[in-house]
Amino acid sequence: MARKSIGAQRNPESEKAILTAARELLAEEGLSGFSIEAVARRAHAGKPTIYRWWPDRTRLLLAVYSEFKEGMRSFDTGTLEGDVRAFLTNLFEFWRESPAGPVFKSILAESQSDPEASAAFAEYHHGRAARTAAAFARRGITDADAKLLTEMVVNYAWGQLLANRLDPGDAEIARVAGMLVRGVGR
Amino acid sequence: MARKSIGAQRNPESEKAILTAARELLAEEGLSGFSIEAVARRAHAGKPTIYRWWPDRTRLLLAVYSEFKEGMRSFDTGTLEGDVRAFLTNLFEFWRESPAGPVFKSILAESQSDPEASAAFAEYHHGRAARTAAAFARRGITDADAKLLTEMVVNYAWGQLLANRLDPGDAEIARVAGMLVRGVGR
Amino acid sequence: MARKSIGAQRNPESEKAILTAARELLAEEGLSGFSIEAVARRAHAGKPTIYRWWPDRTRLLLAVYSEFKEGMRSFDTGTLEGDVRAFLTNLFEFWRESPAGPVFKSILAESQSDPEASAAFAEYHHGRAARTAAAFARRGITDADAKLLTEMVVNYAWGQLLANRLDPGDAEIARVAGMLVRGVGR
Amino acid sequence: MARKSIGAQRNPESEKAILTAARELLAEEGLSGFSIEAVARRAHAGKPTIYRWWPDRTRLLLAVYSEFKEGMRSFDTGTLEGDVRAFLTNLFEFWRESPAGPVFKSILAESQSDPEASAAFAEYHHGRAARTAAAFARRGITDADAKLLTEMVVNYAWGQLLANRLDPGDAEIARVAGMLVRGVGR
DNA sequence: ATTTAAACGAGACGGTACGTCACGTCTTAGT
DNA sequence: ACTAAGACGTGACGTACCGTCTCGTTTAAAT
Repeated sequence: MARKSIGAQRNPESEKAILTAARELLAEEGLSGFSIEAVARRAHAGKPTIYRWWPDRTRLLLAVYSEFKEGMRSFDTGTLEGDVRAFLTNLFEFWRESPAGPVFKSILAESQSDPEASAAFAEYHHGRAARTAAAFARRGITDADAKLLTEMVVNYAWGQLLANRLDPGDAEIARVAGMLVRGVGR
Repeated sequence: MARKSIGAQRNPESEKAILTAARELLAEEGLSGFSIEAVARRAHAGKPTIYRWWPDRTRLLLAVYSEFKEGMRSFDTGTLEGDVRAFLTNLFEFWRESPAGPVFKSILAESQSDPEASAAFAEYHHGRAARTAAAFARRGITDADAKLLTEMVVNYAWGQLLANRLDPGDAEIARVAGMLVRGVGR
Repeated sequence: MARKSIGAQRNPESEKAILTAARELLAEEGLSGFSIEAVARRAHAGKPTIYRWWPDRTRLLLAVYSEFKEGMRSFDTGTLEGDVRAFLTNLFEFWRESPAGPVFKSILAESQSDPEASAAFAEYHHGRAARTAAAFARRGITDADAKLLTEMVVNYAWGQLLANRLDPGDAEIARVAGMLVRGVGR
Repeated sequence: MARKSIGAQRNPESEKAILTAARELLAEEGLSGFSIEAVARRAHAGKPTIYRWWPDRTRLLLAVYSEFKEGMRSFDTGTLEGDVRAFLTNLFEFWRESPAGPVFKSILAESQSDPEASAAFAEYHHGRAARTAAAFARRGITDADAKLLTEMVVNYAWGQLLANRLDPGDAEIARVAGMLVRGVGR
């Protein structure tokens, strides 16, 4: 039995079914199995319903990723170095143990051919980075230093993600955190 | 005028024309403008000629990518921080001013859906990183520090590439280099 | 300007444009100029639209052919010989002066490689022959004789079509009709 | 072991291998399985060897077809009706029990797109018809009647071939022969 | 006896068409 | 207004053959 309209308003069941189908497709078949047609088929949704809410394939990808947003634990270890370590540990664990890793990589790949995806991704990235930088700034470094530190930490994490090295070990993380925090001054 | 067969053997002119067309397309229009059809049109080649030698779009991409292997200048400024700055400056310039940047990004994107592309990319990346680390090690840091430094520098550069920020300015580069070198000790 | 979808239903304009383009191509360039690509180009239609409704080139050919089903005038001259003459005269004129001749020949050619085309053609042929036989039977011959007469008349006509002799002249037609009618008895 | 050149002259083994491969392909797979590539593969011949001796696919088809020229038995039953029956019986048997039927149909199909095939076919057809008419004329009918009779007989046979009804039965053949002979006078 | 000439197999070449897939847009019919 | 459904034009995918071309080999005929 098909889902029907519930009147002049967005049907949350449809949204949920679409996002679920999208997430499962990415997890099961990777980026190449992820197409609007396939999502529509699996979610028993009409293509226009998808396009109405997500302007293109990339935005749907971003939406799937955002669902994981809240999957990450926050951190407050008391020291800057501890925070950096916690951030990295959490992030790698998150990428390893949820479908978030593949999804994130897919977004990155998509961004290379789609300027809008690139912009959307940049915007999302910017927001997250700002929050991370704010967290680091609590430890008494300048905003500029916090931003730079964030950039280095995040770029390091991306590099590991893209190279499929999501389990660097605590020692490696500690070395990286130590190096960056030392570099940022004091 | 038209390229013809030179017998029962691969015609190097065709190969060259196809690789050139592929490289130019990537540089001019990015990954989304890169299709076998478009390459065939620009190279004045038949599609079967391309498929005869490169089994699919990804492999042609990898072939283009291999052509850039030795495109970067070396550096020797006398100090570690100077070397890091030179490395970054050279790399950003190389990415900005040759078709290498777009091609690299395309490979990276493609790697996310194609395991073979991923492996080829990882191998290439590993080799380049080793050479860079060796250059940094000349400045009197341990090999482990040189490797870590390289990783951070390279990941920073990749992050900028992926974010389309290939012209960070000397000041930014100096800040990054300073921070990383300070972090590495001394 | 361009034809668009009219919803989840077949667009009759597209169907018409495709059939028209197909018919014209056959008339202008013959069977060798008739390809799905060429039809799509001329009809300003997408290939998938054609394949959605006609599973292959042969079936599109058959569809064009069916359009001529009712193109022939009937006849009632009062005598059997007159009817045979009228049938042949009409048929040759129809084949000469409409695109039906080339289309019919194309179907026939296609039937030699495609069993489905062959079956469809046989069915069509059978129906037409039955109606022609019924017309002849009005002149007081047995049904068996009417069928045989029809078969001979039609095969003669096909032979002339295949041999590109569509204008045999009234005298030749009279000779053929006379011979066949005499043969059928009385 | 491959066939080699035997010097600056046509290698009859190659010619034979090519014609055999072509005939077998037509018999086994019909016109749609008949391609220069397939013939070359089966005959272990190079494509240029084929194109050297037969300018195109159609001419190779015609060459295969000519091989059957003399495959038919002659007839002399003593009566005109007997001769017509014998002609038809022989012809249907020939078409049924040799690869000639499929080959003839293929030629016919090809003739619809290739004017040269059409001309060659017409010429062959004309010659055979003349000989058949001469045989009929021995029974004391005028040349004009013999030609007309031949035309009707042959067109009937072609009709049966094209409709895949190559085994009409003796009774049907007798009816046809009787009708035509009666029509021709006497 | 050596050279020349042409046929041979092989297979690459630039093309055209095939039939399939997904894109993003559009309209319908129903809730 | 929003839904599922599905048609539309576009254009790339990877494959099959087309007819042409050149390669390197082989061998008979002409020197």
